[in-house]
Amino acid sequence: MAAAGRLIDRDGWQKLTMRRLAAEAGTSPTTLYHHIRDKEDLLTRLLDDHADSTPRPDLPRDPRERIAAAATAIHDSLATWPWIVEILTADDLTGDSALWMVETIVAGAVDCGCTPEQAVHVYRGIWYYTVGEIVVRTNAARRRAESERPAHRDTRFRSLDPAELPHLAALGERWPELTARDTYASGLRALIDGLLPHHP
Amino acid sequence: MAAAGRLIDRDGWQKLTMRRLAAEAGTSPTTLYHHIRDKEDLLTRLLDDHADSTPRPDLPRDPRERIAAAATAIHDSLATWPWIVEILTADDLTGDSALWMVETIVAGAVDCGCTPEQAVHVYRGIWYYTVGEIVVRTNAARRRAESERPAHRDTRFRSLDPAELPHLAALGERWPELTARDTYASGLRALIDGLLPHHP
DNA sequence: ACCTGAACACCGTTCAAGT
DNA sequence: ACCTGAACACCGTTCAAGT
Repeated sequence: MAAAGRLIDRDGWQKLTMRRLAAEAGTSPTTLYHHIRDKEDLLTRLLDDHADSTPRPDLPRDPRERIAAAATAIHDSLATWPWIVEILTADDLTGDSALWMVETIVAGAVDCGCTPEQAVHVYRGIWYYTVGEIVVRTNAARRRAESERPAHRDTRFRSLDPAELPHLAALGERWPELTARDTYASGLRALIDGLLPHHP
Repeated sequence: MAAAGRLIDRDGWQKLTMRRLAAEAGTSPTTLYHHIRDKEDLLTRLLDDHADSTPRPDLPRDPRERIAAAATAIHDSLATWPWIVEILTADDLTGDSALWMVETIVAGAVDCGCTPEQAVHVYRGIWYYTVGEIVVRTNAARRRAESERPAHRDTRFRSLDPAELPHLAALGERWPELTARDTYASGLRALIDGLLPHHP
């Protein structure tokens, strides 16, 4: 597992192959299959290890704040190892080690007046939002890093038809700047506000 | 492109390789490279084709409803071809053909009293939520289909420590049922409510 | 038990050579 | 212009054979 972590940090997750991992660990590819079932098993274990290694944050007393803190902790943990996105799409997170986040959010929602059913709904909305933010932002970053040509997407907004897409055309060249901003936290706040029962 | 579509629909997106595609199209793999740059180029074009093929829905007059309708249309379009998730993680949507959705949401947000900056923020929140929902739900479905063993995740909730995870333990075996529900629409509504300026 | 070399059945992509 | 066979540099995984 340590060799796999080194390999990913050094060469990127795309370079993590059974053959390279064997070389990094100083053994033969076939030997690996005595310790793991297959490659997906390896990725799942890496994901769980990473989740276990991130400390649980101090949780505020207010339930709304507690929900936000739990979601943010998981989000930030995922964001530090962006290659996890590739595993997220192959295997769900919410391995045992991340269950505290689920518990915290569900509990906070119940404290805010949700039924258990509604609380699960709140958790799911937050989880969708979080996964989506990571997936989209990671891919945007990767594409920016890979392409020498200046993004193709960033330049496209300068040549839009104002008749058909008036607001986008008006935004024009401000688009890259606006979409580069980190809005996870404020979007999360809005989502929580919308999902929880409204203040009396 | 038609051959690629047939191949995916028949054998699944994992089976879409340059060699198989060439066989399906009755030509040689090398010939393909005269018509596309590389495999990512092929996937991008498939994505754009699919987005173009989905009709634009009738849009309600109320701006909030309009935002919800645009997001739902894109969401449903993605949901009909779940393999797109794999491309979404390799390449952003928001190809030209989907820009109408961006325009609709941004315009609706402005009509609700947002500044252009806030309107972009609204769009991004909705996009994150939508991508996340598709990614998570598609993978859950795939895993259910692949594994003969009964999901491992669904059974885990029956043996949780009530001392550490009281709410999850209490939910217990209702978890699979609750998470199987389609809550995209109501979560979207909550997100929009939270993101837009509040009613006076 | 633990490890391995050889092999199987594949990949995406390139490139010189053909029509 | 359009197409191709052969080849390159890889994959994940299996399996009989070794210690």
